[in-house]
Order: sequence, then C-alpha cells, then structure tokens
Amino acid sequence: MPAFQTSPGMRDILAPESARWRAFTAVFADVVESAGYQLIIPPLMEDLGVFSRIGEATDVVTKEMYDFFDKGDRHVALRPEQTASVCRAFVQHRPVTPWKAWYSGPNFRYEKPQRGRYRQFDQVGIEVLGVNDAHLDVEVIALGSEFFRRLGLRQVELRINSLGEPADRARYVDALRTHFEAGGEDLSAASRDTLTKNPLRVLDSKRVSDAPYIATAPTIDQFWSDDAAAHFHTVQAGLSQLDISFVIDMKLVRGLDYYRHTTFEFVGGTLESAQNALGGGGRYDGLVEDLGGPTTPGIGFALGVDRTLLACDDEGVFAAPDPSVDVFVVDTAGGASALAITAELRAAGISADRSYDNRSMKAQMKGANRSGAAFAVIVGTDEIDAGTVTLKPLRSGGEQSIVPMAHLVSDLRSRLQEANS
RNA sequence: GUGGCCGUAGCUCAGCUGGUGGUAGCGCCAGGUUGUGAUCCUGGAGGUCGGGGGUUCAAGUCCCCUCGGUCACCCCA
Repeated sequence: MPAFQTSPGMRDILAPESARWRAFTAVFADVVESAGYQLIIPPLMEDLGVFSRIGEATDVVTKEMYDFFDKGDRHVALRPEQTASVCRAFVQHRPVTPWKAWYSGPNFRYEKPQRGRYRQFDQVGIEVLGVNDAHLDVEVIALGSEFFRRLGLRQVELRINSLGEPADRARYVDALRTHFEAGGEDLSAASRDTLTKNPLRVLDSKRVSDAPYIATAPTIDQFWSDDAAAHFHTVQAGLSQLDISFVIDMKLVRGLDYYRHTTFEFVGGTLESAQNALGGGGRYDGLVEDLGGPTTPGIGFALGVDRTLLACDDEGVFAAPDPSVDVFVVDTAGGASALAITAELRAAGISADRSYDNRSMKAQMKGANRSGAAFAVIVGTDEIDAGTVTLKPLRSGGEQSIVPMAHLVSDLRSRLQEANS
C-alpha cells in the first residue's frame, strides 16, 4: 500500500477514461455552442455567502460545504455547484441579456462517497439569465436531451414539473405542512425534522413509513396560478413540438431551494441505483436578486459527468476514443534517427511515438504494436547508409517496403488516408 | 452522519473446520528468432495477504480497533 493515496471521494482519472472525459466535454461544448452559449470559467472558491443562498435548509449548504478561513480571514468555500457562481458573475459583470453561459468543471461536497457520488465531482451545465420566455425553458431542456442523444444514450427519461410562482409555492408548502403534520408520529423522525425546514423535500423521502402520506399528499397543480399553469403548458407544448418525450412528475421537487416554475430531471434508464439522477435543473427566478443584483429570471441545468458516463457504460455507448498514434518509429542504431523522424512526422501532422533506452528491436516492435500505430517506421544502420527507412504495416496486411527518407512524409500521408477510408 | 458486505501480485481472483502465499488468468520483462510486433513455446521479476493490536504452539483465515472501497438510508449530480 503506497504511503499516500487520494483522499476519500477524490480520484485520479487516468487514460483511457480521461480521454473519454475530454471527449464528453467536447460533445457538450459542441451541442451548447451551436445554440449560442459561451464558456464561463468561474473560480473553484468563492465567498461562503455566494453558496449559502442555495438553500438554508439543504445539506449541501449546512453540512457538506468545504469551507474555511483564508489567510486574510475571509470565510470562503469550495463551490458545491456552479449555478450560484454564474449568478454571482452576472451580478459582478452585468453582461447584456440574454446571457447564455456554459461550464464544465469540478465541484466539492463533503459526503460519504459511493458509486456515482464523489466528494470532488464534475458537472457540465448551462445557465441563461434575463429571459422569462417559456420557449427558453424548452430550449434548455432540449439541449440536455440533444446532448444525451449525441452521446448515444437512448434510455434517459425526462421528468418535468412546475413549482409555480413563489406565492404558489408558498401556499403549496403550507398545505403540505398541514398534510404531513396530520400524520403525527407515524411520519419518520427524519421526515418530521425535514418538515420543519422544508416540507417540499419530504416528498423525496424513500422511507417506507412515509410512503402512504406522500401518496395522499396534495399535488402542486392545485396551487398553480393562471400564469404559472400557462407557462408550464407552453413548456409541454414546446417539448411535444420538438418530439421530446417527457413524464410529468408532480413530486419532482429538486434539492435546492431556489427553483421556481419549471423544474426537470434526467434519469438514467438502466441505472438501478440511488444515484440514477444524471442531472437536472430548472428556473430560479430570484437567485440573482438574492446575490445583490437586479430582478433577473434565470434557468439552467447541470449534469453529473460520472453518472452520465455510468449510464453510457450501461447502455454500451460512448466508448473512450482510440488513443493510437499513426506511426511508431523503431530505431536500432541508437535513437538519434528516431529523434529526428518523430519530430519531422509530428511537425507534418502525423502523430508518432517511439521507444527509448535503446531497447532490442523485438522490444521496440512490441512497443509499436502496443501503441496501436498503423505503421512502424524502422531505421537501422542499413537504412541510414542508404538514406531510406523500412515502412511496415502493423494492422492491415501487406508487405513492408523500403522508402527513401525524403518521401516518408508524403508516403505516410497517402497510406494513412488509404487506411482510414 | 447511521447500518450491511468487502479488502490476497499492476489488474481480475483461488486459498476448505486456523497448519509453509497460488504451476491461476491477464499484464510486464527476457529468451526461442544476435533486424520484426500481434499468434505460439520457455523462463523470470513482482506480495509488509489494507494498517495496528489481541487470542493461539501456529492467523490471509478467529476477535477488537482503524483506514479504504461498495451497497442501502440520508443527500443529490
């Protein structure tokens, strides 16, 4: 056992998984940039107050924050999510609206780790500030769906709900409180505790003793204002217009306190685990205001990279990209030729690797095979004297041939093109 | 934070009611082929059995603690 290993809930992402992560982000960027979203890179650390607006009653804020005092005695925290940072950035820089931002990067929550749940975990996401239009809700949800489609996922379920306007939500919360309080001691102790802080989240309880009360709880639709109902109706109509299937889940509450109106969640179809929520989001009209900015509507979503990749594993899609180089240079004459040839090939846009330490030809050929290269370029004293190299196909059949050093790049270019067609 | 299960080579694992760590598979290195990989054959390296303590003549095996993983609750991505 090594003296040091990663802290709990933290891990190294090594190849080939790391390449898959990079490809994952690239696909996401491609999808959202095609809709006018631009990258924002907020800091990993912010004033604690930025995050406490997420929800005074949430574990994310009350128990799981990595917070500390810096050397200037500022109370700061590693971000547990990025929506609050994006809103803080909006207030700080006041970009013109609609402001469409996307992000990708790690967040930190001090939780007990589990599959699909880490203390440092990556999310990708988008946020739009300054637009109330229900069509934007549709666009945001549609981009999430499109991303899953581009990854190859076919079994992701979209669940949507509306929490109504703040006043609707408040009246609903009162009704829920009354309903659950009637349950008295039959309700689990944990839920009774949750009830005092945020009755909405009792709906999320998985404790069996709570199930009967949750089943008979009033539903949010009875409390929607006309405007809220119309907004939600427009969202549903828009999704249908785009052929995006969804289910309405009146108990979909979402964890963070800032959500209003449309909320949604993407759930993996194959993940039989408690961590099957791949991501989610919603409207959060009010968050910018809480952070000291003007009244500004907002909407966005965040997707967990780990969980989405687990779903990809389950569906057998989005494999790690092939890390192979094009060419592997084998040099039995000391390595100086390999140095020159790899440099020349790389400069010409042909990826090339080699071995080191002047190993035996057999060992170098093994390295060539392992590298996945389509061709081995072999140089020894014979080739050096003749100004040639030996070119050996490794993956297709075919005989090796001797080519003049001067023709190597052009020769390889055409043969690689041939091999890829 | 609470509870269940698990921890043996780089990886995947065998190891019975305690009795000398496995010719195990994959991977790695070398040789067979002194200039040819992937296939085949042969050989080799690589372990404080997660860590600490205890019981015992004897502990990978039993007990306690601890660290880590995993699953469920919780929370959430």
